[in-house]
Amino acid sequence: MSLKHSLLVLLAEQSSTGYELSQKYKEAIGFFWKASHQQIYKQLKELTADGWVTFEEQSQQGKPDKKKYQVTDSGFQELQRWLSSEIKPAKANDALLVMLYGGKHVEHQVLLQEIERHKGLHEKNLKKLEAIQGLYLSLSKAQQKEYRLPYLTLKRGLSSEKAWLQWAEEVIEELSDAAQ
Amino acid sequence: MSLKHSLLVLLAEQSSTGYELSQKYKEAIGFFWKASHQQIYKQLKELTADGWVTFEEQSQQGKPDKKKYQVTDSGFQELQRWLSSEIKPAKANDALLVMLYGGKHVEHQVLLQEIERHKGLHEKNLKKLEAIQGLYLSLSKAQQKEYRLPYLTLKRGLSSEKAWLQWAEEVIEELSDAAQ
DNA sequence: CTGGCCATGTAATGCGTTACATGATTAG
DNA sequence: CTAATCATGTAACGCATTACATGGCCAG
Repeated sequence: MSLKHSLLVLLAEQSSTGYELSQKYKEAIGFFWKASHQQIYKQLKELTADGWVTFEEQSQQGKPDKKKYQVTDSGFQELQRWLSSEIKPAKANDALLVMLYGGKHVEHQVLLQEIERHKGLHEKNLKKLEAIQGLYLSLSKAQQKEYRLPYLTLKRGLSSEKAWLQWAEEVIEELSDAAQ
Repeated sequence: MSLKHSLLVLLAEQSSTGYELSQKYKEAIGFFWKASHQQIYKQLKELTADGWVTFEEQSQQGKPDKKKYQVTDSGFQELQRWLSSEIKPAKANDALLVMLYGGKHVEHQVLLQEIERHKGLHEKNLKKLEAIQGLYLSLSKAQQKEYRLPYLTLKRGLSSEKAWLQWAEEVIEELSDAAQ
């Protein structure tokens, strides 16, 4: 399991509330790890029970209390243990490819449409990542050095989105040509 | 859910037993969809209850009976419906990138080792896919045309493994240079 | 006055993994 | 003798998704 560990990674970077964490799962690390707010709140509870994080409540008027979570010493140890362990390769369950694989049972037009739709989504993702890259490149050398590792993950995102789009071009050409 | 639909796709191609299907999840479509035999047997039961597949039992001496599954008319309709529906983009939960993102809490050497290990796995995958590509390219034009769509999914595998390896090269260089 | 953001959750259901179980045959 | 392949499953647990619930504040 690594949802817990991804939470530890984010909390080690900066103490946060559940809500703030769920934002990060959409932005900073969204392209390589997804988690809903429901999952996050549940796991934060378990992490607390494990003794790997603690929280301070900050009461707010009107709104419910904020809980600011932070990593404990034993949580930090656990994080280091995990970082030094063997990581399982990501499991890819890609329904779009299942569709293409079995695509002969529908018209090419149907496949094309769906691929075009996904292409739109991937283009949007790529733009987002490029924007983050722009921010990174505008930092000072010292700051760039600090964020070197997160930047490497960003590069993975850029590379994978670009490769996807290139492949999609090929597919679209192939399916359009070979009109059935 | 698409495990059921990926089963329908495979069964529409060819009637098979649960065991044969689990082999295909390791070979033919293994890089974009994974499923354990336990899951497969469970889903086959449900697919039968749904009326989307049926099976014929073939008794064998010594071994337990084989159940050869095939898609029913209503299963075929369901497949076509699914193929024409909106497919959710794949969800990426990639623990290796989480590790890299939070990698400053361990030594570079530890990160490098794990990335090298994954590089080995990806190289192996790439070779497998290239072997399948070799087979495809040795087919007659007519046969190539028949397997055009599965071939497009294979190309996705090739493209994505190559992009991964290229990225890994960059990462390894970066982490080796910036020795801490 | 509508929708989005802030902020936190519970409950039910569905999907996936791990462990366990059985038993024959074949290759090294 | 050991491990792999063929062949099928059950049970327990863990992880993820969907639906539901609450409620204030702010911008258009």
